[in-house]
Formats: sequence, C-alpha cells, structure tokens
Amino acid sequence: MKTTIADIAKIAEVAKSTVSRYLNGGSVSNATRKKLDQVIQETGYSPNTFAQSLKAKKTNMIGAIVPRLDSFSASQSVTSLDEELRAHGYQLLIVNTSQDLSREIEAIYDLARQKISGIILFATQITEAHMTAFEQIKIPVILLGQQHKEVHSMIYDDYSAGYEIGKYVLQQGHREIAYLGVTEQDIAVGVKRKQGFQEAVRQKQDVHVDFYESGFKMSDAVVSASSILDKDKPSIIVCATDNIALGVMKAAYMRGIHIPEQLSVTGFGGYDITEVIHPSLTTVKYGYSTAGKLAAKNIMRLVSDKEVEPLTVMGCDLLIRESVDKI
Amino acid sequence: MKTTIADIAKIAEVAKSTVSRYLNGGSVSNATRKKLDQVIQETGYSPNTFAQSLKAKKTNMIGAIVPRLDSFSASQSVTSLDEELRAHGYQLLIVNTSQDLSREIEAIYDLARQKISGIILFATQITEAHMTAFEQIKIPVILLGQQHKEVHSMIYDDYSAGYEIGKYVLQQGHREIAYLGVTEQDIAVGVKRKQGFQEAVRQKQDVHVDFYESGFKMSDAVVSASSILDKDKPSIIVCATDNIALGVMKAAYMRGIHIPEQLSVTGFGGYDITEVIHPSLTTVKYGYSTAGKLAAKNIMRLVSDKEVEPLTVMGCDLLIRESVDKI
DNA sequence: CTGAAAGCGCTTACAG
DNA sequence: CTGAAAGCGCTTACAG
Repeated sequence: MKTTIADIAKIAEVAKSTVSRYLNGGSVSNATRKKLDQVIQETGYSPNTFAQSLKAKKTNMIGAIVPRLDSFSASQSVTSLDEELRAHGYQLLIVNTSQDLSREIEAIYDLARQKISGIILFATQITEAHMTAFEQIKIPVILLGQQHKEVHSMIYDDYSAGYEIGKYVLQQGHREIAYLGVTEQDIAVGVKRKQGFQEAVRQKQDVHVDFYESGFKMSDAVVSASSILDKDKPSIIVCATDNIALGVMKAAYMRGIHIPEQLSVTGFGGYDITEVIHPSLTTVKYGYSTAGKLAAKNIMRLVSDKEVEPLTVMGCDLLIRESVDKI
Repeated sequence: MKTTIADIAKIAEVAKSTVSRYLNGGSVSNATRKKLDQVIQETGYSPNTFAQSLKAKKTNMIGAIVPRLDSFSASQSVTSLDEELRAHGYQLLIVNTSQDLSREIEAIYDLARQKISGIILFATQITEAHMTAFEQIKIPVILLGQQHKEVHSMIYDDYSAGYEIGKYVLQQGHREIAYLGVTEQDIAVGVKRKQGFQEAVRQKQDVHVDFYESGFKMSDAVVSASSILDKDKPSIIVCATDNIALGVMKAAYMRGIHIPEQLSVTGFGGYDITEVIHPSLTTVKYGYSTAGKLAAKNIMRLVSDKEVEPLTVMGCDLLIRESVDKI
C-alpha cells in the first residue's frame, strides 16, 4: 500500500498542505518538523513524481536525442552529459533514433509531451521538420555536433581539424593523396573537414588529391578502400573518421599492404581504440567527454533562463602517431 | 497555450469522458468520431502523460540500469533492448551508474518512484542491498549477465565459453599458458569463464597454466601483460575479455613481440573491433544484441503477468581467427 | 506557522 | 453511445 501525502498528514495530525510545505522546504514549526521527520521516516514515504509534475508543469528531466548509442563519440558524450546533469539534480532521458531522421522528429515532440525541460540533439542533419518542431515545442534545445543559426549550437572545429591534418600530411611529404570522405549532407563531417583539408592543400604546389566517398561503417570503408587501392596508388588515405580509417587499415592488411611503410592512413575522432591498435593511428582528437559536460552546463543555464552563447566552438588536437610515414 | 481534453471537449461539443473514450479506443458513434478526429487534428492535441500516469498508476516505461554506456557489450545490448521495447510501445529509461554499486541501489528505488513498469539490471555483482531493494519495490526485475536464484536472470554460458576456448587452445598445441582473468567478485566473467577453462585443462596432460588478474580496462591489461611477459614465457595469453586481449596485444607490440608467431592471444566477447584489427582476434562471440532483444521480450511478459523462465542461458560461439598459432 | 479549498489533466465506474 | 461526477496525489494562493 503506497503512502500518500494524505496518509502522512493524517498520521502526523496536520494538513496536507503543511506536509507539502515541509517537503518543499517551506517554513514549518520545529514541533511539526520533528513529527513529520519521524512519520516520513517510518512510512518510507516518497512523493509521486507524476502528481508533482502535473501540478508543477515541469520536470527535472533533460532529453538527449542520439542517432546511435553504439559509437565511441556518442557513448562518451552521453556518459559525461549524464554525469554532469545528475550531479546537478537533473535526470537524463536518452532517446535512440537508430539514425532515422523521422524518428528524431517524433522524439522531439515526444519529449515535449513528457514535459522535459530541455533537449540536447546529437545532430547529423537539420531539416525543415526539425526547425518546425523546435518552434512548436517551445523548449530549450541545444544542437551538438552541427550548427544552425536559429538554435543554440555546439560544434567541433572541423574546419581547423581538417586543415591541421592536411598541413601535417603535406609536411610529411605526401603528394599523392586519396581523401575518403562521407556524404555532404553531414555538414560537419562531410563538408567542413574536407574544406579545411582542401585549404591546406591549396597552399602547396604539386599535390594531387582524389576525393572519394564512403559510408560511416567500417565495413563500408573496407569496400571503398579496396576499390581505391585497386585502381590507384596513393601514398596516403586521409579518412573523414577513425572508423573509416580502421576499415582502410583492414583493407590494406587484407591485401598485404604494410602500414605505414607502403600506405599511410589518418583519421578524425581520437577513439580510444586507435591508440591500442598497431600501428597506432594518427588522427585528430575530439573532446567528446568535455563536450558532453559543456552541453550539460549549457542546457541547465537555458532551462534556468540564463544566457548562453548561440555558438560554442570546441577545439581539437592533432595526435601524431605511427600510421603516417615520412616520405 | 496547451490544449487539454477539456478544450477539445468544448470545441467538439461533447463531454470530456467521451473524448477520453475516443482516445483510448472505446466505442464512439461515427458522427462524434469524425468530429473528434478533426478537432484533434486541428488543435494538435497531445495528452499529458503525467495526468495519464497519475490515474493509471503505471507507465509504459522500462528502466535499464547500466554500469557504463561506453562499452561494446552495454551499447549493443541497450540499443537492441531499446528498439524491441519501442516497437511494442514501451519507452526505455536508461540509468548509467558509472560502475558505482551504491548508485545502482539508488537507481532501483528511483525508478520505482517513477512508476516504471519493469527493470532490467545489467548486473555485475548482486549484493544484499540489491535483494532488499527488489523486495521492497515490487516491480518485475530481470538480471542480465549474472544470476541469482530469487530473481529472473539471463546469463551467457560463460562456463562453456571458457571450456571451448580452453579446448581449442590445447588443440593448437599450447602447453605453457598464462590466463589473464578478472576479479572473482564478478561471477560470470571472473569465475565461470575461468572454471570452464580449467575443466578443459584438467582433461589434458602436461599443461602448465599460470593465473593472473587484471582490471577491466585496456590500460590495466597493458600493465598486467607487461609484467607477465617480463618474467614468463607463455606461448599464449588467454584473456577473460576482448578488452584485456586488446591490451595484451598492445603490450606485445610495444616490446616487438609478434602475434601470433611469438605469442598467441585469445579473448571473450566478440567485439566488432576484434575482427578489424590485425591479426584478428580469436575469441568467443556473445550475442549482445540478441540478449537485449530477449530481455525486452521477457520484461514485457513479466509486466503483463505472464510466465518467464527464471533462468535463461544464452549460448556463445567460438570465433577462430588469426591470433592463435598452431605449435 | 497552519489549514481548507481549488485545481493540474486525465480516467473510470455509474447512470441514462 | 454519451455525460456528470469523483478521484488520482500533489501544489498553491488565500485566509487566519
């Protein structure tokens, strides 16, 4: 039998409103406080969150909409987001959309219906439907990983990351380059990284770059890399993500090509695994944990009606390791 | 302005109860159905979930308590759990405990307070406190990954997995073996896998096995492996998890030891990455996705008061790849 | 400091 | 098939 505020009011011989006040830190006389302390102790009372939310018309919940959980970047960011939020009394509700854009839209409305206080969207593409949803729900939203001028956004400095990788690769003497990117639908990963890379190339003479496109999965990359290696002889394959780089390395091994002696490889991301493999992967480290934590701080500010910069740009660090040869 | 059931009742000129019935699939005349269809359409009405739950005294939410999100096994299982649940109209609420056992207990009570319908606990250890919590909350619980006689449990056949690995390793001619395990606090990973392995060894003559213990992290394994290789010359290191195996491989590379020519390595788990690295890792594949899906089915049955086997044992498959040499 | 009362948005018998 | 009414458990002005 669940005890309610009415039960404990009766036992303690006070009014329900007094109990409520006590519970919410309002002023109560010492005598009643004592009594209430005890009664609540004994009954093991705990408030019904629905009734609370129904009245208060809000919750302490923050929603995170994530395209997938089983990726290094997502799990890192979500974990730190969750920890930071919980440390401040918020609860994180994670919605996995399995990379289905329409589910993303559904999730936005769904979360709003559940009176979530704020939303963090791990964004890949921002469509019209997204914007419509944001306008309708009137709940603070933060975009993580992509930017849009009308929404609070947190992005990595993908352009610089691409530029840094490009500069380093050229410095190491590479002139025959294959760039294995992803769809341009993804502005951050597909466009910005490539643009930064291209800028580095532009500043150098006699460089030849072929651009290719792959899916995000390792297995996609294995296929793409194989077809590149079939017809081309680049000294390096610059990959738009660590996952793709891993796939390329696999493809190389499968044909007996040694890395980095016969083929150099780079990635973007800085996944843990890239340090452990052999040779370790030269890549750009993205601060996924830091981003999650910062996203938490920002959404909490927005929820409390405090100011937040419309755009936060997070830096990245070039990680020079073993997968690139000097030629 | 949020529209409520009262608003739409007024607009459609019917009673609130009629609207509610309409919403919940009760019998309504064709005329009123038409009208309601339209009004709800126009107003974009969506029900307040708190009010619903307050009355109904339950939710369509299932809670998952997870020690960490950033592991292959957890993210795989959670993803499929989530998908299966959503396909049946349930929502998954994920609670990350950051491997803190006391947070796990808190989470159990927390979820109960939120009137969650069922709980899936990604278990590592089951303590007294857990059992007390389970009894108090009176909500269906499923343990995933560990077993307890008083709770519905789903486990992998760790004993057989250990046995299979052992049999294979011996078959390949290995006689000087280092077994790198984990704490025995973890019955499944620390005890069962080792016991299965030992059983295989017992059936063979002249085998020498040294048992060591490592933490779960790759970096822990690098250290443990280094100290093993310093003083010992096993022909193989059998590791209790893929993560540990990855760490061992790293340690070997760092000292210029070739795998598998100079040292063989095996793991448990079947993480995706183990197929991509070079040499690919011989390991036992655990069906994390299948497990998640099955856990979803089981908890839904329990929530609907249907019978579920107290113990579900899930099989594993030996994956023979490149990291073990025949000697 | 304390209590009575209204109300949050919905559902559920109970009549009609 | 439809409606009036009570109630889920809590909070919030408003008096006292």
